[in-house]
Amino acid sequence: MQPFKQQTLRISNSLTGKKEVFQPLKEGYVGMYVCGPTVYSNVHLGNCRTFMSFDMIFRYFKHLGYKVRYVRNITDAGHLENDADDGEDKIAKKAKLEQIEPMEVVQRYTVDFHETLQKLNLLPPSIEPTATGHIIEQIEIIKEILDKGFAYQINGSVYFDVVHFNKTHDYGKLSGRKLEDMITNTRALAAQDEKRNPQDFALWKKAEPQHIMRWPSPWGDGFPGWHLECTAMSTKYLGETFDIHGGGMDLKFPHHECEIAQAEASNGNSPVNYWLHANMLTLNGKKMSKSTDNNIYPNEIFSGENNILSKAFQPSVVRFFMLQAHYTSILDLSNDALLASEKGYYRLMDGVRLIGDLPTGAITHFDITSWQQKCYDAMNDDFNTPILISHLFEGVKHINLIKEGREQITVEDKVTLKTIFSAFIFDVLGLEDQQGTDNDSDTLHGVVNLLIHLRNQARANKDYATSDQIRDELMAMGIQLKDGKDGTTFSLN
RNA sequence: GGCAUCGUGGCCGAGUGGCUAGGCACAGCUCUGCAAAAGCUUGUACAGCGGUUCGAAUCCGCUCGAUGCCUCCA
Repeated sequence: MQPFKQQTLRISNSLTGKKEVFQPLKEGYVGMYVCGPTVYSNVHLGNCRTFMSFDMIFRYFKHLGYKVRYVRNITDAGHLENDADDGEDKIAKKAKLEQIEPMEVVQRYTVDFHETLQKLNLLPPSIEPTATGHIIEQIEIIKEILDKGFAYQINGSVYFDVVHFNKTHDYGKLSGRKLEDMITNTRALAAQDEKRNPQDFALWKKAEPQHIMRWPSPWGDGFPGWHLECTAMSTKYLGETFDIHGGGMDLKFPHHECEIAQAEASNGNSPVNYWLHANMLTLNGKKMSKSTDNNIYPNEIFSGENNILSKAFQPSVVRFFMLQAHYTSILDLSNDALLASEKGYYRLMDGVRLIGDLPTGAITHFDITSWQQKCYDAMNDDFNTPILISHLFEGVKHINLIKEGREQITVEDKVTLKTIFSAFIFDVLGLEDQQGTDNDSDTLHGVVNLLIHLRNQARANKDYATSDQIRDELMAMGIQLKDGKDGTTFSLN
């Protein structure tokens, strides 16, 4: 099945600043690269939002029937803390602090990264390459850039010559900056004597004797510049030009700008057709960041062990909360917002669970085909998950009406409804029904159903003291009874 | 200082020239032994000021405020 032939997908391209119809280089195939994390500490929730946004995009492409090669790297080579010569790389710094090998740091936090993303139900990418595994490829690109005259070598380091590059190319086209402005407005930074211009960036840095992560190169022992690894790995696995490059908004400049420059300088091709940027997650109105203290770790949300939120929230609730905002908008995390999302999430999941037991009738009271297309239209409009979710709630409303016997649905439409719900909620949005998934849920269901039976007997005998006691005490345990036309059901909150 | 983004009803959050998502909260009603759940109904909100237009939350200008990038960051 190739639904993409029926759907016209439009996506926001940061390079042009416009929404454009998505045209892959090769029909039916999508190549997508997303800048992954630097693994020097636990992944924080802001990181997760970005990767979740692209996970949702990955999932939608797959749902549309595309064959997607999704590459997301792991940055495991340490990069400089700052531009000064005494700058330390983050991984080495952490290694020194914890008295372990840099690669132990990398391993530990790579595992944490994978575990956390798995809890949030992110699919693994097709390829997850590491920077240290592609040193040779990076060196080859530096050679090409040097050959083309867009870089210069000095004291065992190699720098990209931005000013020279800008004479024949457009440095700043992605971020909307002009080199002249940058030159005029450069802040005074210490110790940049090696570079011809402050705008130049490192392709290769000479390793000082105390620097642990180092590799041999034609220019001596050193390590690659930060921007280079993405160019090397995206080119290797997706080609010199590929469909989509994604990442957080904060990488737009300079990181992605430099990637464009490196690719154009080395092979002459503009590397990416569609640049996608996911916006920031803020906490208390400020950007979440590892380098400041303004952050919360996913596990602290799942466990409730934090002093920001009033209770613990399931990963799926967090995911749902994030998907209720558009990926290009700034989203602010707060306790109230999370509580509101949690309730909505449960309502949605209750609706999904009800579909199977819905009675069927002679007609369907709503136009399921046009409703389905509305769901697609939402996603086709730059992956508008908030709108999709609003349509899903429309669906839930109909489900509840059918359940109460106020509307009807035909047998065929019921099957369609279930298929659409399942496709969008579980496949595209990647939500999980995390209620009642315990191993003992069969036992639990039996017990609760017994209590429901006893309560209804008490009610029939007008023994309301007993019936209310059963109801209220179950409620206190997080089991909510729901009296409907055809008997009582329950849900676990 | 430069560049960029944003400011939507009690809260969160879509929309982006006329037909004004959705969730949560609140109120009324239906249902109920009472509730809860579910359904129905109600909210004319778009920072401020000026302009363009038959018509603007949506376009333009200014002001104010917030945030991001300009240095490692998703």
